[in-house]
Amino acid sequence: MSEERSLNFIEEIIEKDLKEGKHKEIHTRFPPEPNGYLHIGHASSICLNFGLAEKYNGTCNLRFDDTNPTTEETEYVDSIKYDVEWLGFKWNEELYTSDYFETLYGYAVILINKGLAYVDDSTAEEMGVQRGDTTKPGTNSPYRDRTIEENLQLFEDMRVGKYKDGEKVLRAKIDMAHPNLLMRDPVIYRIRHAHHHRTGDKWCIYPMYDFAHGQSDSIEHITHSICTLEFIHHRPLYDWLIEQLEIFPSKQYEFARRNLSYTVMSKRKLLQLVNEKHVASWDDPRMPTISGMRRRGYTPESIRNFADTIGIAKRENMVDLSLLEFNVRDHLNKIAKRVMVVLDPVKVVITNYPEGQTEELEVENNPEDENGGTRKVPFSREVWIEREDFMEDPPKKFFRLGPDKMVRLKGAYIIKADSFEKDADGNITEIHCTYFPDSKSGHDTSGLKAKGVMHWVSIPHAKTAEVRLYDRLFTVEDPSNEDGDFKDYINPDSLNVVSNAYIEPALVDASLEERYQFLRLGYFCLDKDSSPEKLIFNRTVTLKDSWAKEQKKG
RNA sequence: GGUCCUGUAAUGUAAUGGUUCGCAUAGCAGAUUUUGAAUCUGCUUGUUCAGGUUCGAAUCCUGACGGGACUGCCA
Repeated sequence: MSEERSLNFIEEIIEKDLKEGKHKEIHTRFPPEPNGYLHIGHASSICLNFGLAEKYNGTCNLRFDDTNPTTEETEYVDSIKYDVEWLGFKWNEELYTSDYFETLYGYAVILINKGLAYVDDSTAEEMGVQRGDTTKPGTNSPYRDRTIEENLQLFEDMRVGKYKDGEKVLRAKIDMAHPNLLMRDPVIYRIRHAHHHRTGDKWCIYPMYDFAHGQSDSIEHITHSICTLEFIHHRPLYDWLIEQLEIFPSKQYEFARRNLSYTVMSKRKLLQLVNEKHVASWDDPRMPTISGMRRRGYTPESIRNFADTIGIAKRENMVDLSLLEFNVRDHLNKIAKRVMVVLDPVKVVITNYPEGQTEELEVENNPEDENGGTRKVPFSREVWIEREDFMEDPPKKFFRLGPDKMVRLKGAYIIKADSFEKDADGNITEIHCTYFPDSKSGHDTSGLKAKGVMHWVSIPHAKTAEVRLYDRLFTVEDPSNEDGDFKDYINPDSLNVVSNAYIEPALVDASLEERYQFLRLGYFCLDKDSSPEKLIFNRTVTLKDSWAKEQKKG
C-alpha cells in the first residue's frame, strides 16, 4: 500500500552500502553538545538520524559531545534527553564523549609514537600567524620537530597538570601548506583546568572536536556519521585521523541545516534573547526551541511531519513558516477538542428568550473525529460574542451579525439583530436580538438559512481565563541577515495577552495534554503556569482566515 | 586570490540520459460547509546562462554567473 517515496541522498548511500555488503547494519548517532537547548533545526537532525536507524533496522545512539567543560552543563543534558524522548525517539545507548577520554588519550599517544603529533609551545597568536590564510601557505612551528620521546614526556606532563591553560597544545603533524586550513597541523588537545560536568577534576587536558568526534564515531562503530554542511571541511581530517589510528572507518556525510523564516536558530542568538529578557525563558512559546514549541502546543507528530515535508539536501535554504504551520494545523485539526471562547466580548441580549431560562445544548467535540463524543454547553438569554462579529454598517460579504442580519449561534439558534446600544465614545455596548425557537441546532424546522455561524459563551455560565496570543518573534524573514543587530527586528507584537477571556464552563477541566480548537480563533493549549484559580491558554497557531484576506483586498 | 559545497515555481523537495519536469505548502478561482476552519475541484508560477557530448540533457563535460562555507586552544 505504501506509496513509492523517493530517497534522499543519504538514504541512497545507505541502500547502496547495504546492498553492496559494506555494512550489515547501520548505526547512526545524534551528537548534541550539552551547552544549550535543542531547537527546530536539531529536530530535523534528530528525525534524520533516528529515523534512518528505524527505517533500516539499525541503531541510533544519543551521544553528548562534551569536550569543552567551560560551556557544558547537566541541565542541558537533561533537557536534551527530554526533548528527544518527547519527539518520540528511543536511543540505543546514552553515551558521552567524556566516557572515551582515556581511550582518546591513548589514541593521541599512538599518533605521537607514529611521529604524527607534537607538543607545541606557541601561543594562540603565534599559531594564527603560522597558519597562514586562504591564499598563503602556513609555516612550520619551531616546535614541530621535537623527538617522539620529548613529545611523549611533554604530553604526559600536560596531562598531570604541569602547565597552565594555553601554555601548550598537542597538534597533529600534517601539512602546513595544505590548501585546507584545517589540515595545517590542527590542535587536537588543549589544556583546560576546569571542572567537567561528568569527569569532575580528573582531567585538565581535553580533546578538540576534531580529535573526539570522529574517534567517538569509530569507537561506537557508527557507519554513517551525519552532520551539517559547515563540517565538510573537516572531513579530510576526519578521514586522516581514522586512517592513521587504524580504527573502525566511520564515514561522515553532510547535509544543509534547515533555516526557518521569521526566527533565528543559532544557540548564541537564542541565548541572547533569553539573557536579555526579550523572551521569558528558553521555553518561551515564541522560541524556536523544542521546549518552546512544546509549550506553545506543537505536537511531536506535527514536528516530525514537518521534518519529513522539508526533507534534506545540501543547498542553502530558508523554509517558510507556513510549511510548519500547515503541519501543526493538519495534526491539530484531527485531534483538537472544539470549544467556544470569546476573546473580545460584546453582550448580546436575546429579547424574546425567557428570562432565567437555561438550556443544555449537546455539542460535538470534534467533527473530524467520529469517536470525539459530545459535551453539554449551557445557553441562556444573554451571551457574549466577539466584538468583531458585529458591524453597525457591514459590507455586502460580511456573513456575520449586523442590523437585521441573521446568523446562527453555533450549536444553538439562529438569531437576528434588532437594535444596539452605544456608550458616549461610540462603542457598541449591547446588541438586542430575537431568536427563532424552531431553529434549534439539530431540530431546525424553521426553514431559515443563515450564512454565518458564530461562536459565543453564555454570560451567566461563562468562566474567565488568560489567553496568550503569540505571533512570529521577528518582523523579517531572516533577521540574522539584515543590516544592524538581529534584535532590531524583534516583533513588538509577538505576544498579546488577553487577561479576561470568557470561556465555556467545560474548559475549567482543561488538561495540559489536551489540545483545543477555540472555534474560529485557532488552536490553543493550557500553559504549564496555569492553575485552577487562574487558567492560562497559549495560542499555538491561528486558523486560516480567508475573511481576513478578503478584508485586506479592500 | 586558495580550497570546498551548491544552483529546479514564491517556499521546501522529486526526477538517477528517455512522455508534457512530479509532489507538498503558499497564491488564485469555484464547490461544499451549523467553524469564512476542514474537505473537494480546477488554475497560475520553474530547470541561472552559454557552449559541447548524444537520436535524446534538469541530469554528463567545459566555461561563465549567482549563493554559501573555511583563516577559535568552540562544536
